[in-house]
This record gives sequence, structure tokens and C-alpha cells, in this order.
Amino acid sequence: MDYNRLAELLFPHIQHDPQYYEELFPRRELPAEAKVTRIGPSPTGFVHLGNLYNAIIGERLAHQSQGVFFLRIEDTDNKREVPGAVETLLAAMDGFGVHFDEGATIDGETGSYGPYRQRQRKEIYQSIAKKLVQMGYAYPCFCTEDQLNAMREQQIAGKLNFGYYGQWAACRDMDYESIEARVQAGEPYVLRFRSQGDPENFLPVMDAIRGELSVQENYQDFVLLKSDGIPTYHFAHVVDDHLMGTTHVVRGEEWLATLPMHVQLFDTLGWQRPLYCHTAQLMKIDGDVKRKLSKRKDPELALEYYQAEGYLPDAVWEYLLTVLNSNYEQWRIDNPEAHYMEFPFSTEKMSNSGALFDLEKLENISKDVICAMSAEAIYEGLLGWAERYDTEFAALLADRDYALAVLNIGKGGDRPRKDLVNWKQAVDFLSFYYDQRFRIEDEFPTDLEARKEILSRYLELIDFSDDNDAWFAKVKQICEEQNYALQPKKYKKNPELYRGSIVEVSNTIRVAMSGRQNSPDLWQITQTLGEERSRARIRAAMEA
RNA sequence: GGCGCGUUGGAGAAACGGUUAACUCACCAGCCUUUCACGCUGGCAUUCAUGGGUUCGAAUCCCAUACGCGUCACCA
Repeated sequence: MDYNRLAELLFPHIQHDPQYYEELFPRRELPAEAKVTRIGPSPTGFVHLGNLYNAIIGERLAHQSQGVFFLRIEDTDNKREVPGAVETLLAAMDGFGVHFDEGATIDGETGSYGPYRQRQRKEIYQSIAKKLVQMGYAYPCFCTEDQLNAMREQQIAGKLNFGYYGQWAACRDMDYESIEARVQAGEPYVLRFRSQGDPENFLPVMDAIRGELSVQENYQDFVLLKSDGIPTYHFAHVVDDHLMGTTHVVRGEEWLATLPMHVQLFDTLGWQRPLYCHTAQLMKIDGDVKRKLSKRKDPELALEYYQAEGYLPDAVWEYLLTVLNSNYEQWRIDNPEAHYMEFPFSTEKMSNSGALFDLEKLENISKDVICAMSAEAIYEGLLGWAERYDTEFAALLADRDYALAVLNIGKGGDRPRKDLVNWKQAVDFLSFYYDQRFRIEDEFPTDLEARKEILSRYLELIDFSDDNDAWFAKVKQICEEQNYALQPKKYKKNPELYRGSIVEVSNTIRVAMSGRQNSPDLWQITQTLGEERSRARIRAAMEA
């Protein structure tokens, strides 16, 4: 068989040979240790946690080493493509503080190793494919879907390995004349790799996360180019990551199974393989089954969920870093003030078993993150979130001074309050400061009669020019007058002597003022609300 | 079915042949406290999926078994 002749038959329009592209995309001039990484999402319109998870790894690896982190759009499957998906992805990544050095942008791209959208790289792939045909490593296959299905059924029946290989590879040894006739008749065909592999052979492949892997040699004549001339993932990955100079390929462990194909392609093309980093899947407990997070069942898989709930990008980053690198938490304890970008991230510290996603832990981290922020920063974050998700509340926030006064309650001191988890929850938590959102949510700790007694006396005694101590002295006075123990302990010792303790008294006032039993400092709330509104709330509570 | 990857407490995990098996979250108890959120103290695996080996010594090495996950497309 004259492979050159076959190559011309198949790719008459391809002018440039691979060498042309090698020169067009020369090796990057970077420091020896610099890593070049990328993410390669397909534009399905759904941005999930896993995208961020892998993006963070790639971003850290690159930017910790003065390397390059880029975005490549893997749009080889036009069936799955959704309009606007790139914009959605870019917005999400930007929102979570992931920045690319080069690659696709909303209206084009930056960087000199493009195009960064695979569909636009068709000629590049075909040039390499042509070369492969010339070398005798690729051939056209005219098998139809039906034929392939029939083949698979036979393989199942015979308990044989699935796939297109060996004696099953019907088109592998077709003679030139037959090929020419069918091509010229316009029959659709795919281009398959002619594998030289022997499944008995295994070769060592290094994985930055998993250590040395023993990889079985690929023996499948897998598809390189689909019938529309667009490459499959396998071929595109190898060509792109070679030409774009990727040094570290970060991807999910679902790719482990096809690693033999990729390795074989790199080897036959004589290209240096990148260092693979196969990440573990994010899992979730469903009942008592540990399973992969799924798009349909788990809202928390979508990045949009975290934005809608108002989790801070910083909190999500810190959470993901704790999952990614087991030593992150200790580092955080040792460096409480440091920014997480200063953390020395490493692939060796990554686990290779699937981690369960733990929303509670995210909440805990998130609390710390918000607690460490200034009232001003919290205000900005809250306002930004509310403008998008709760415009009514955003309008209330227009009174900046009041909002800052509210947010400053409990700030400062050795033990600043830690009760804001995310913006959505914060809006709820802070809503009682605004009459428009105020409502009694909790039960009063006292019955109506006792409540009236306490509150009416409170109204008589309260003086808004009092300081905290003077004010509290009056609360104590009510306790004494109405036989509530001044110390909860005393009440606990002899409950029969009292109607209750100061807890009931102060919480009666608290519920009247804030609508619930859990709130920041009561006197500060009272001061912030002001005399008129405070009195109004107390009066209203006596009537309810 | 073949192949691959994995399995340490409720969750994330450390440990790289020799420790009382770190640490964080959750949980429980106590302290602090006018509530809650915090904070503090203590508790929470005699045991590292199971069974065999190797070794003076194993969570760590080897071999089986079980279970979980992934993958076997002209999807990525």
C-alpha cells in the first residue's frame, strides 16, 4: 500500500505538514520549573464544581511556578454545544477568581498558541492526521453504526473484549482501490488509528498524583477523526497539548481508562508526553451509597449554586484547597493571616480516592472568612449579592451608614461574632434590623401575661441615654421586682423559688426586639434601632 | 463481562516497616455567657475493608477475597 497516495486521497486540501506547525508554535521560553497547564471544558452551558476543582489545580501549578495557565474550549461535539456557554464559563471562572493567561475570551482569544477553540483547529488536526496516514498509522473506516453494533453484540456473546481491533477491524487492511472507490462515491468514513500495541505489554507512566502507573498498551484502533473531519477528544488532546506546550495535564480520573490511547499517540508521533495529573472525583453520600456528584440530582454541583447562596469565592477556594491538599488546614492554622494563594500547593499531597463533598465544612470555613472581613467589605459583598438576588433587600441597604452600624455590632474585640455563613443567610440574619422585613420568628420564653408584665415595666424603665451597664441594671431590676433569678445558676439550683431567671427576661425583650432568641447584643441592637422603633416593637409585642 | 482506580473514625484526612493512629469539620460533655454565634477544656478508631502470608516488628510490603467507583462511543 502506498500510504502517501492514500494520504493525498484523504487530505488533498491539506498543505502544511506538521513541521509547519512546530515552527508556528515554538517551544515556550519559560524558566525550567515553569508549568504550563490548562482547562479544557466543553461548552455545554453547565459549569460545575469539578470545573473549578481542576481549574484551581491547574491555576496553582502554573502560577506558583511562573508558568502559563490557559483556557481551551473543547467544542468538538457540536451536538452538546449550547450558545453562550463560553460566556457563562468565563463569567463563572472570573467570579471565582480564576484568571487565564491566554486562551479563549468572550469575543476572541489571547495568546499565540491558538486557536483555542478546537473546532477552529480542524486543519491542524488534519495535518497531523495526514502525517499519520503517510506513516501507515491511520486508515479510513467505512463501518456503519449498525455494523459496529452488530460487532459489539457478537463480542458480548463471545465474552470477548469490546472494540475495534485485530480481526474485528474490518477496514484495517482494505486495499487502495476499494478505499478510493468508496471515498469517491462519497461514502462517509472516520479515520482510525492503526494500533501497533500488544495488550500483553505494560509500560510505566508517571502520574503526579498517583505515582507510577502501569499502563496496558493500547490495541484498539480508536477513532482519530469523526466523519465530519473533527477530531475525537483523544486525538485533539494529544495534538493540542503538544502544540500548546502543556507540561501538566490535569483531568479527572475518568480519563485513566483511555490513557493508553493517549500515551500511544504521543509515542508514535515522537512527542514528549506531558505529566498527567489524574484527579479524584468529588463524591457525595446518597442514603448510604457513596457516589459521584450528579448534575441532575445535586444542585450543589453547579457553580451557580454557590453564587446564588452567596458563598464567597474565597470560602469556596479555601474549602477546595482543604479537600485538595491535606496539609492545607494545618498551614492555615500556622498562617492565619496569609492569603491562600501563598499556600505551597503540591500534587503529591493530593489524595487519589474520591472526596465526599461536605457542605458543613464549607459553611464553617465560610464563617471564618466573613468574620475576618471588615464591616465595609461585608457591606460591599452583601450589596453586590443582593442587587442580583434580592433587590428589595438591596434597596434597604442603600442606607449605608445604618447598614455599617448594623454590621459593626459584635465586631472587634477578641471574639468577634461569627454568625454570617453566606450572603443569603446573612440577609436573613440581618433582616430584623429593617422594619420591612421584621417579623417574630421564635416563641417567646414567657407566656403572654408574664411577657406583658416584663415589657410594660421595661418600657417604663428604659432610658435611651443609658449606657450598657445602666441599661442592664434596669433589666436586673425587673428580675428582682418580678422574682426572676439574677443568675441562671441560682435558678437551676432552686427552680421552685423563682418564676425563671434573667434568661427569660432578657430573651422576652430580645424576641420582642429581634424576632428571635438568637441575636447579637441586645443593648447594641436597641441603640441601633433607636428609641422610637424600639418602643414600637416592645409595644407591639405586648399585644400579639 | 474485560480492564483500570480506590478502601484509615459520621466527613476530609496524616502516617511513606517501629508514635498513646496527627490535624480539621461534625457530634457529645463541661466551662464561659442575659440569648445565640464564638472561644476554651475534655471525650469520640485498641484499630487502619476481610482473610492469609513476609518480618523481631505491618495501617504501611506481598497474595487472595469483598465492596465501591470509573471506563469500554464518530461524548468529552
